[in-house]
Amino acid sequence: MKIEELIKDKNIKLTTARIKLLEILKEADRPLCYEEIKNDISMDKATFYRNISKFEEEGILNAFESNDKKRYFEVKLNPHAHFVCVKCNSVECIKDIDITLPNYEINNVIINGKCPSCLATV
Amino acid sequence: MKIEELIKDKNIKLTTARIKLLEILKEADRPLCYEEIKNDISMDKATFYRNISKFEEEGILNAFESNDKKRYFEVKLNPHAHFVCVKCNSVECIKDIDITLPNYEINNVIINGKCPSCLATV
DNA sequence: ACCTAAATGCAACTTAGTCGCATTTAATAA
DNA sequence: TTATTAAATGCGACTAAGTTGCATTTAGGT
Repeated sequence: MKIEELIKDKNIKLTTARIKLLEILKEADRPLCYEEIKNDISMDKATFYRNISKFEEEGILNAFESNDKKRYFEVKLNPHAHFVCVKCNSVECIKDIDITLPNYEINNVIINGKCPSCLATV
Repeated sequence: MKIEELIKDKNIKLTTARIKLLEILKEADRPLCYEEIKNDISMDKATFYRNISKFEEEGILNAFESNDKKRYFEVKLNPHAHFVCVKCNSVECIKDIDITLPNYEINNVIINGKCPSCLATV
């Protein structure tokens, strides 16, 4: 899947900043927050957030808050749930959960709780 | 269920500020954020957040972020999932969803997507 | 009534995220 | 290839959430 295809048919211009941002998010194996991305991009903070909003509007990515009060972003390629540990704040992708809600459109499922390793070390 | 029982056996002092805060959260039929609570309390912002953190540590309440970048708080009485609409940012309690994850402890489930009324008005 | 650790208020601070505006750039038409 | 223009960007100023240090107050036990 190439970056161009993510953008295709969307009402969006393919700028170098956007390509870079989508590349970083696509390569990552987990959701990333601004803090984790900012050193790898040269675009301004305002541009970053404006692009994130644009991508959300266009349905290219999902965003959600972790327990560390930071917003995490992930390209919508293979939809899956996320587990956020309230103790160590780790974010984990959970593939094998299936939720349906009649009359609702589900974008993303976030499960808060304690991860196995935090449960083990009490 | 009285406020005193929520606090009982926790390592917490029963101050007037805490009673007021727990009363407000207990009476609400949905999670509330600081903005929605601040006018009804006289305690300082710092005290508010310190108490919220304390309650979270003691397992008295759940906190999660909505799509409006604000943190929402709810007393843990009858655990249930929450639906957050990415379009109108409404937060809704969802009772009839049951999720289990072996080896994980689940505190709260947040489902992001579009609610029926936003889906209807396209 | 006294004591002490915990809780509070205040003020200063950090950082995520937003907004207005001037400048630049991608995409389209000539 | 160049000209055009709306969209995108950078910059700076701003808002608001949430945090921290410290002096003062208060809950709860003796």
